[in-house]
Amino acid sequence: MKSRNGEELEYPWAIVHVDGDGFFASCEVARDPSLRGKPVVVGAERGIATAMTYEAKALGITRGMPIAKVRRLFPEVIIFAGDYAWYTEVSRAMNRIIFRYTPEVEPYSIDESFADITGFQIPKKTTYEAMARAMKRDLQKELGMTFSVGLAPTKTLAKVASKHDKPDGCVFIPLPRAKEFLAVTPIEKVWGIGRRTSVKLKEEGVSTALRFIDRPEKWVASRLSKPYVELWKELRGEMVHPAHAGVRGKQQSFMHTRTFTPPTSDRKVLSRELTRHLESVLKSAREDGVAPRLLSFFVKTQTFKYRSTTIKPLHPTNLPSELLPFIETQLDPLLDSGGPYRATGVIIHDLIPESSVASDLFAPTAHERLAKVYERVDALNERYGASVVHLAASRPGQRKRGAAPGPMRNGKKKPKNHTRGMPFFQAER
DNA sequence: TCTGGGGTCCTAGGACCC
DNA sequence: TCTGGGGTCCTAGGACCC
Repeated sequence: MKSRNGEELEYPWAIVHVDGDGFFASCEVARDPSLRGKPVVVGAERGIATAMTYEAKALGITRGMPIAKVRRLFPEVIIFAGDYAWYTEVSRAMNRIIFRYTPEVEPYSIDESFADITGFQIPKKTTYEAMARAMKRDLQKELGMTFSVGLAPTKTLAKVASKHDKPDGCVFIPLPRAKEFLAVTPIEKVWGIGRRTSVKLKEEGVSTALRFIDRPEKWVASRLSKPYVELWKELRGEMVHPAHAGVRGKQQSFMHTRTFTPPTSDRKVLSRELTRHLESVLKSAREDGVAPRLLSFFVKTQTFKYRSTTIKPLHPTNLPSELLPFIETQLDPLLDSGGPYRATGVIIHDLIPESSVASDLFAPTAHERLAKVYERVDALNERYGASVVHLAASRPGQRKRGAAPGPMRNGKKKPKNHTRGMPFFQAER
């Protein structure tokens, strides 16, 4: 029972997944074509390799490898610090190209997008597979890098497709052929099945994606949570998650965190780090026009254990000086394990529009005055570069010129603490 | 894998209410 | 005071993603 053009049964929906190969490294090559064919690695700013060209991969460089090790073992490798503004530009260009084929473009991450081309083969007088091929060709020609493209009836299957022949692949999974592909897809390679769940599934004899979809729905539902049942359906070709175009909903949370070496138990260092994170995360909130109802922060021990706490201020606010006292008072209970600690972080969530905060019933004038102060601070920082002005509590105390900045320091001298009452701002330059 | 940074979504269980 | 049963809201934490 085949429909007239045959394609309806093969692709009840036609979802394309586009994935930039070694994206950050490829962006560097695209900007400087003389790098073509050479091993290029990005990640100098973090100290670990975050992206690499296939020439670098061929040498044996993997994601997460320390940059120092890369330098030592492979002196011929060209290493870059990530230029995320540039990568974002390339990413936008990528989506504009995809948008020529369908308005239903869903950017998933900086280097990946989904596109729903269902139905467009008719007005364009072509086939889905030809459209996917053309999309890939345009992307590569115009952006100067390769892409792995997958076409299938669901997002999850399209991910299987694009991964199947990386790099520079173009793989089609019409529904009748899904089982062939799933038979050779190890369960841990499936999008949404991580280390924990793949171990669990393997214990029950589910080692491939095919074995997974061959289990009854009830079997899955009784062992795993809702997202896995949805995954099961998507792998069977049933659309659960449409590729939705347009504006993604507002961000749900903002986080800022940093690891420092060596680990420390110095309360002053931890407090200063947290203050910086708080400022940075609230700056993002102000840029987005939101204020958090919840503030969490954590310290991470040497053994990667997290100690965290969540605070609910009386009223939501995105002004650092109003939240800083919470961190100061809640930090000590977190440190009872003694440390040392290798990282701290601040997360804000339950974000609400800033406009609904402005009418602060309790202290309208004080809050509004403070909000004005921060407006000026943000403007100054915008004009003169990142964080020229910030809370004094986040300054390294009495740092000597040339001394290791921030957390590297031992923090012998007391940083001045003027955080009680009104904030104390200080210019660094 | 001697392990970076920024996100999303879901669930279990307790508190509280009727 | 003891007894149920059911609903909602909130929070901590798990698992996963790029």
